[in-house]
Amino acid sequence: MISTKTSTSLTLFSHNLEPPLFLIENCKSMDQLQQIHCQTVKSGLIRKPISQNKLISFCCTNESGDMNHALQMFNQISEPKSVFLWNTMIKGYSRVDCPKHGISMYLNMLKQDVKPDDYTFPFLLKGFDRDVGLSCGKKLHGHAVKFGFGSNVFVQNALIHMYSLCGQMEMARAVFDVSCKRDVITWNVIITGYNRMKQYDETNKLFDEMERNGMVPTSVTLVSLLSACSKLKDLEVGKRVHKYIQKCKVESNLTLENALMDMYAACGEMDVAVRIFDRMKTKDVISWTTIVSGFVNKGEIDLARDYFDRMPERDYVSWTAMIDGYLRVNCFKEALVLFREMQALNIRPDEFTMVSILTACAQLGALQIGEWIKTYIERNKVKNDVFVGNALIDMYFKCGSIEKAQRVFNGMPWRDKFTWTAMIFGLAINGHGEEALGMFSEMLRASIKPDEVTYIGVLCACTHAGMVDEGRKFFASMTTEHGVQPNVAHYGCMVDLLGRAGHLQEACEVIKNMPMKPNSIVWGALLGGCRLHKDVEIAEMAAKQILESDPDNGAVYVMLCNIYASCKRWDSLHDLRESMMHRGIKKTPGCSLIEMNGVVHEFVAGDQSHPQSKEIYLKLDKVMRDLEVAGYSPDTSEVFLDIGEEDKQSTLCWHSEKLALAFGLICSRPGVTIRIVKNLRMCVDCHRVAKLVSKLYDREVIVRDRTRFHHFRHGSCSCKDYW
DNA sequence: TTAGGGTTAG
Repeated sequence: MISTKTSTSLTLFSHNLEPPLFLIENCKSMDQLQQIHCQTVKSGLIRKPISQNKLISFCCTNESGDMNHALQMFNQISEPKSVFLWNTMIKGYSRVDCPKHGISMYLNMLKQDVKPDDYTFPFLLKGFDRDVGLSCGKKLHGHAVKFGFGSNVFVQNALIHMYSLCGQMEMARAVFDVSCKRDVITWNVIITGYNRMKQYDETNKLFDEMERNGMVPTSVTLVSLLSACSKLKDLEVGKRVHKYIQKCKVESNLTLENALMDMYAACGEMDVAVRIFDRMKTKDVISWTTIVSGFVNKGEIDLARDYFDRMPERDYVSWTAMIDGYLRVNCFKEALVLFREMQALNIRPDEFTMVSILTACAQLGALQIGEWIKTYIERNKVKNDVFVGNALIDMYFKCGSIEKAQRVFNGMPWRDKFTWTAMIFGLAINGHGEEALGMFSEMLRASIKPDEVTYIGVLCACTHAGMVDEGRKFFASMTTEHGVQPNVAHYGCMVDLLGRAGHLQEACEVIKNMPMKPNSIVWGALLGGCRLHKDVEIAEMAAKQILESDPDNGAVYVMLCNIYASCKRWDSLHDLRESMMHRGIKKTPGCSLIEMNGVVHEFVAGDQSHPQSKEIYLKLDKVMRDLEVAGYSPDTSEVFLDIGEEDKQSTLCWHSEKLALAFGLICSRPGVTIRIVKNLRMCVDCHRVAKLVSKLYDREVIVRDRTRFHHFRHGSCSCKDYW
């Protein structure tokens, strides 16, 4: 019989807990917990295991819990501790992402002769990844079996999860295959494992198998499946999942709606995605970001920005998605502006953001900002993974900083084929062809399989170093030795290689025999060879081929004009100029970028818009006079305007790279390297001027033009005047 | 006396 008194206390203090312990049920913070702790000490309740459990559980599982406090209380318990208490501590360490502490707890527990139970292993294995160590995971797997929990479904699920987090899908699958008491979570765990490893086909296969086994999927299964459809852009299966949800076989929730929307967005079906978005009762930051990145993927930057601006809250993923959007449409300066805004709002960027910003820096040649990002990553302990490493290498090379790129490469603990390809390509365009090929050999020795992009780098290295024989050999061996079929870009490289080296007939043969239709890049490469070797006939043929499919291609007209001018074919030049005027074809304006104190300055030919314009022109005038004293005379061979010699010379003076160069000389201290990025090929006169500047003012000048780098030092250029 | 596993956006 329960007395009246007892039943009153039951209503007052639910669960029959004594007053201080009851308070824990509603405890909100560590401050409150400590007060309750004091009361239990005063009242002597602390000696009861239930009090110890309640207090420690709060510290281990509550959002505001504190593991240090938990450990303090745990250590104060002198009598033998229950497995429950040990499990709670292990769980707490998993919650705060310290699985290593959890392992030490477990080892101490064994030392004190406490046996693990079926709860111990799931808590222990949670959050295990490659960093914690696969070998440790395997040992714990052994323990679980030894203690008799090898066929417990919770333990098995935890093991599958652990192996998949360690990237060991074969091990995960082995556990899955022998599991006899699979439940839907088992299926979900293995499916998400394959998703994590980007093996989306397996995801689909497993889903079919799951249905055949009569297992009813949960919303989590469908989210994973939709995620796979999104990555595979498999609209068909995606729509099937949508129908399945609509038939109410599964109750929808926010995550599922987000995943569905993402699937449609990834498949380019933004109408459907937006319709779902508009009908959603509650939206979170992921819903909004999904729409933003959906428009980003379609290149609809204005719509993406519109949604981005309307977001009620944004996190680092949203900002990165928008920054990425600007990269997609080649608006690199806008990407940097957005990054600065993000910084001003104190939103912490992650490694994805860093890769995006480094890409923008690479494109703009913004070395100072790039360096700043590198320091930021180091200081703020941003995850420095292989993607960040690759982006840093690319940024350094595209800024002409070879040694620093090599230093990043040497310091990388893990390299993938993109790392090697970035090295090969970077060394090649910076004029270190032989080192690039050395890298390629090293890559093969490291058993990394080259792909088609790697071979573009290899052929490019041969081209820039004028290594024709090697190029021919690599081109032949890419199929025979590594099974990489040459595509049109590889043929373009070969034509470029042969053309530059003056083997124009052989280049024509290559084009004649290629298995696919040559595109404008292939013909353009031939045209470039003709410019270098002054071959008017082949040039006219190549130009004709490009203009047939692209009659308004200004670059082709300009190139042909250059060739006529350098061959002194004035009549042909005159006719071509007429035809250009008639068709309204204009030369792409030359544009040069130079970064100064973290700001990217842009100059076009004849630019007077810069705030320091007056000073720049005065400086340029002074430089040209200095150079003349040193023996410079303008090279007007590439100026094809129908004007007098003097006017031709002043036209040359306004070239954007000269303006950038003058600006660089004004704004940087003596001895500092000047780096310029130019959108077109550097002209012969600017090349001559840069060489002399490097000698006369003892300055290293690095110019990246449309296809390669020019490192000017002591009066000569790394391209050996061959570009 | 109490506890367990799986999911979405760049």
